Amino acid sequence: MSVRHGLLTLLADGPSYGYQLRARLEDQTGGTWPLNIGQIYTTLTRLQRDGLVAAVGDDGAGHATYQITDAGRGAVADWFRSPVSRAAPARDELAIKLALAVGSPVADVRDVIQVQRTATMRAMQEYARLKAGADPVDDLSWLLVLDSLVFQAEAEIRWLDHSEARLARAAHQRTTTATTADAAAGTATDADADAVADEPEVAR
Amino acid sequence: MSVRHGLLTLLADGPSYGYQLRARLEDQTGGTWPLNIGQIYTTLTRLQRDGLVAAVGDDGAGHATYQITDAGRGAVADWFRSPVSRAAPARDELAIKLALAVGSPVADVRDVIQVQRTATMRAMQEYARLKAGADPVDDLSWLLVLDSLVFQAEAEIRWLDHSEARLARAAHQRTTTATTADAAAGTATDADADAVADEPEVAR
DNA sequence: ACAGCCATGTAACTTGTTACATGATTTT
DNA sequence: AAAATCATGTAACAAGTTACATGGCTGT
Repeated sequence: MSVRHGLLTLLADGPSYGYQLRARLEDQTGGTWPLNIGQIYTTLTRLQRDGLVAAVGDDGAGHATYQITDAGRGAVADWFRSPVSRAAPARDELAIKLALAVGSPVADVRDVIQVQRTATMRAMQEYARLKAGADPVDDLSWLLVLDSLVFQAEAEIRWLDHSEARLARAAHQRTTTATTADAAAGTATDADADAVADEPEVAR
Repeated sequence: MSVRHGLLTLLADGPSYGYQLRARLEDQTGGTWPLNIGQIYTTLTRLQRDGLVAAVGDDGAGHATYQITDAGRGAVADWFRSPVSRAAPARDELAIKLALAVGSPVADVRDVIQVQRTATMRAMQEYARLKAGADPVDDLSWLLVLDSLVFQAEAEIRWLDHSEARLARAAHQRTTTATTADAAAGTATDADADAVADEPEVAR
């Protein structure tokens, strides 16, 4: 979806051709996602099929240029008008991994957390390095992308810490409730209170 | 990748069949991602082709059961031992959207931010509701997934706020540097200082 | 009898990745 | 002359979605 909408947005600026569109896209997102050129062409073909862009043929310099249609302009407007849906959240491999590690005898959850924390911290250092080398005026949009990565990485670290705490709590609960049967309800509410205290404020 | 590894992890627990694997996966991730059954079967076929699982035929009750192989067990161990790679970060549609909105004449960045903020806040309320209905012992792994969503949503809100600030700063810079030419270097460092103050601490 | 869940698959399609083929133009 | 970059594509594949076909078994 991202590439499709990205191409449309750029074409709303004026006619362009595949190779140039890729360059502009990569430029604005700072090359964080090495964007493969093959997909640009196939996406353009599909956009044409769907009536959102039209081929205007050669531009004289041998470039297969495309032009946005009215329907395409409408699609861009729709895209910007509606939020990115988190209704069906992206399958986050890390979340799945940790969730599965909890119930699995072959994985040590603590280790998984530790390995991930190290990797994410390293990534954050790399982000900081990239940020230092960017110009706050020229590279504005790519800095926004970088910021997004930084905030996501931070959230990941926070979540890893939080998960460790939650797991420790759960382990404690299992051992205590193993002796007293009806204590389950009581410790559960205690855990809830802890959980609330552990979390950042939801209201803003 | 997530489904593939998920199935392998569950099979490391013991032989199982498609429908049951899907149920267990959905159970552990809390149904946040409605997992389609078709893919389970095709993934199992591919895993078998790759020698990571082996079909053990009918289990008597008419279930096409699969068993993990030694190679499969190795793959699971490898997965848990190595971090989830953020080297090639997931194409984040929202980040791309905002980056493109900055340079586009057809989009109003402020509006895009506002629309997204509203949607994300609403999602957070839904997460809170789901969290309230979960049992901290029985639904441990699914609570971890939910936490992940909450932390991500929070990071998103933070990033949106931050982006608004950065955009305002950039707009101010464009207007001031329009008059004095060599002021660019000076305001750039000022902006950097602001940016640092605006961000959460990186060190822990 | 009918609805609904259990269970296994297949087909068509989209998005994305990697790799390759081909040729023109530009730089070293 | 060789290498790099510009430029347009195609092919094969992985992963995921939606929808459909098929049949057994259970509950009302």
